[in-house]
Amino acid sequence: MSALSRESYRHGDLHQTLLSAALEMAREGGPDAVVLREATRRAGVSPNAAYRHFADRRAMLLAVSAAAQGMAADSMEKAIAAVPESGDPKVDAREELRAVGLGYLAFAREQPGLFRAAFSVPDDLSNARSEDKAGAQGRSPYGVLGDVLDRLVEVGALPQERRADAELLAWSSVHGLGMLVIDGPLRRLPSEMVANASERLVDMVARGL
Amino acid sequence: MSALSRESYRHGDLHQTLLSAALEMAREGGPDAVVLREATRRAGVSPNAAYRHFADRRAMLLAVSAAAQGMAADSMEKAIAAVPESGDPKVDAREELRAVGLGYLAFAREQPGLFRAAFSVPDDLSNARSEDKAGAQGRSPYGVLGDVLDRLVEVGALPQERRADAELLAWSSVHGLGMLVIDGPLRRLPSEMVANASERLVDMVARGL
DNA sequence: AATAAATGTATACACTGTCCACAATGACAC
DNA sequence: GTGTCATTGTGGACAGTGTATACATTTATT
Repeated sequence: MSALSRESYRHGDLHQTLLSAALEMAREGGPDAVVLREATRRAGVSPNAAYRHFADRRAMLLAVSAAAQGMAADSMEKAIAAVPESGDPKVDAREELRAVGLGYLAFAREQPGLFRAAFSVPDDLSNARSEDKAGAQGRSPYGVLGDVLDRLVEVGALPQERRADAELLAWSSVHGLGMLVIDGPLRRLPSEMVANASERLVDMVARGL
Repeated sequence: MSALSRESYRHGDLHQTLLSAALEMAREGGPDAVVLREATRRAGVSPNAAYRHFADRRAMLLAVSAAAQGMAADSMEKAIAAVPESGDPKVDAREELRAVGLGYLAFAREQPGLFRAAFSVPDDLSNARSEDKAGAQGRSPYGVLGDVLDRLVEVGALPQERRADAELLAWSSVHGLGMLVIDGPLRRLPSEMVANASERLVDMVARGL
C-alpha cells in the first residue's frame, strides 16, 4: 500500500469530491475531458474507488451533465430576474422569453465546457424536469423555459394553440446557436457578432413562435 | 513480418480507404466512434500507416467531417429540388427555405452519426464554404443555405436589411433541433413528434427571419 | 464481540493515439 | 539498366484510458 495523502482509509465524501473534480475538467475541456482516472487522482484515491460511487464513466458524465444543467438554469433565472417591470404584462412576458434565451446563450459563452457537458450528453427528455438538474431555485432549464411560455399564454401574448411543445422550438433555436458558436463551424465568430446574432435570434423566436 | 492480406507492399489508395472506413465508423457511432487503429485494421494495414495520410486522429476526423458536410449538402439540395413550382416566385423561394431546413433535419435523423461528425467537430467558419465540404453539386451546406436566402431577397420575400448573417439565425434553429433530437435531451422523442416540430420550426424561421 | 455491508486498494487486461527506427517499393537521373 | 532517394509501409514501444476481479480495511448491525 502506498502512503495515503489523507489520514483515514475512508475518504469521507468521495462522491462529491469526484463530481467536483469531474465538473472542473468539464469546465476546462467539455465532456470529452472528463476522465475518470484523473478525477480519482485529484481526489487522492485509487482509480477503482470511483466505481463505488459511479457505475462507470458514463454515469459520472451524467452526474456532471445534471449539475451543469442546474447551472444553466441559474443563468437563465438570473437573466429573467434582471428584466425590469414595465407595467404591461404582455411586454414583461415577452421580455422574459428573450431573457431566458439570452441567459441560455450567456451560459454557453461563459462556460462552453459545462454547456456542452450539460446538453450534449445523451439523456432522455423523460426526465428533463427531474430534480437533479435543478439549479439554485430548484427548477430545471426545461422547467424554467416552460414557466415563461406558460406566462406568455396567461397574459395573452401567445395563442393557446401554439403553446404545445413550444419549448422545442424556442430551445432548438438558442441551443443551435450555442452549439455552433462553441465548437461548431461558428467557433471563431467574433463575440460582438455572436451577441448581435443572439439578440436577433431571440427576436426571431419571440416573433415567430 | 506477418502475412499480408494483400499482394503488394503498397496499398494503392490507402487515403481513400481509410477515409471510407472512418466514415463508416462515424455513421455507426458518431465522431467518438472514429478510431484510427480500427480504420487501419479494416484497411488491412498496420496502425502507423495511417500517419502517412493523416497528421493525426484529429486530421482524420476533419476529413470525415468535411465529407459528411458534403452529404448534408446533398440532402438539402435534394429537398430543394423536390419543391414543386407554384408560379409565384415568392412562394417558391419560401418553400425552398423550408425545404433546406427540412433537408438538413432529414439528414440529421437519417444519418445521426454522420450529422454529428459533420457539425460538431471543431472547425472554422472561415472555410465553411470551402471545396472539400461540397456535395455532389459542388456546394457546401452553408453555401446552399446562403443561395436560398439570396433568392428570398431577390424576389422580395426578405427585406435587404435582414439579409446580413441570416444564415446564422436559420442555421441555428434547425441545427439546434437536430442536435437535441439526436443525442441531446430530446433523443427519445417519438419520430412523428420530431417531424411535427420540424415543420413548425421551419415555419417559425420563415415567419420570423 | 461477531458478522455483514460499505468503501478503498492492487493487479491485470485490452485498447487507444502516437513516437521512433527500420524495410520495401516506385520514380528518376545517369 | 543501375544507383539514389523520397514515399509509403512495418515493428516495437510507451503512456494513458476504462474496467474486471480479488483482496483489505473500516463502519454499521446484530
